[in-house]
Amino acid sequence: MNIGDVAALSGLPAKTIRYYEDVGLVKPLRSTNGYRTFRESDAHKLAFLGRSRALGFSIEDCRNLIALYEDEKRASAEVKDIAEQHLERIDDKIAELKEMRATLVHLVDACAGDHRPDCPILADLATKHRGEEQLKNTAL
Amino acid sequence: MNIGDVAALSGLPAKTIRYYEDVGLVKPLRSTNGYRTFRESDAHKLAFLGRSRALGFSIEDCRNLIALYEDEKRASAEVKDIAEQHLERIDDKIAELKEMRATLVHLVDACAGDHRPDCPILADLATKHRGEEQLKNTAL
DNA sequence: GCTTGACCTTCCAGTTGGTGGAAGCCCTAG
DNA sequence: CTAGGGCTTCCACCAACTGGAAGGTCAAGC
Repeated sequence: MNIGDVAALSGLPAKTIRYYEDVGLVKPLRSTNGYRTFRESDAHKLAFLGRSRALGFSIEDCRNLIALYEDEKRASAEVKDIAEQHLERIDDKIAELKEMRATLVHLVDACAGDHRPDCPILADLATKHRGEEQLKNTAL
Repeated sequence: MNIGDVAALSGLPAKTIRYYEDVGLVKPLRSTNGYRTFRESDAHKLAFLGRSRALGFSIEDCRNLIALYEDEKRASAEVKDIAEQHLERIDDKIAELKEMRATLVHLVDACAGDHRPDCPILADLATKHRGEEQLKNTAL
């Protein structure tokens, strides 16, 4: 299979697949004309990568997940560990975004949004909130 | 004021402040020894930037927000517009993360996390989910 | 008067995960 | 034999910094 074929199969852009080879996630063969040649196992791995990335795993996580996937003697605890750490990062990110959201909703609601210059949003941004602490204490 | 002083005042690292100068967000003066000299208004602007960035506004948004802030004849509608667009981006991001989270929680729950190699997480990642559509259809 | 250390300067490189584009082979169909 | 599409490499760029090296400046202490 050429790169276009695996791209179609995996749903990943050819550029991305080349990038994955660059960072060592796939190691396709080369045919005599210099073209990459992908085996079934490579196509499979790329699908795995696509799915893992869609779930937000980092490239490093993907590297580890693939290593575990290929290790018959893995302990599922190792996989679960990676997933749980990722879950924690996601939860942190969601919490952070919700904090921002709460503040923004509050400000947007307070702003008339008309032709006049008076704006509670700008007023808030211009206000000293000591350190960055105020954000951490914002109610969700 | 030297850069260290505004850094302490604004809570921003000196490196970040230099970067903000690079991208034209602040324009401190220079004293004869080459040191940046920040006026009160610069310190104020940096605090504004710190707060805006903490709320997740992009550098480009910040540029526009500061321009509006300094424009006495602004319409608050313009500010509100920027904030609402940002809010929308945040909502999209939260929705995306929640989708990932739901899938991950499901998978983590299903995984024994012991010494055995059997792992529903890997099994899922290795499964073909046609296109990338499956994720968009995942229940929140 | 000299050294030490804190502060300041610039510039270059790296981060994450790709994406865009240019220049140039390769291959097949008409 | 030429046109097209697919493939190759390499280089640059995105956001928003961050780290580090090499070196200038300044105030205090001995």
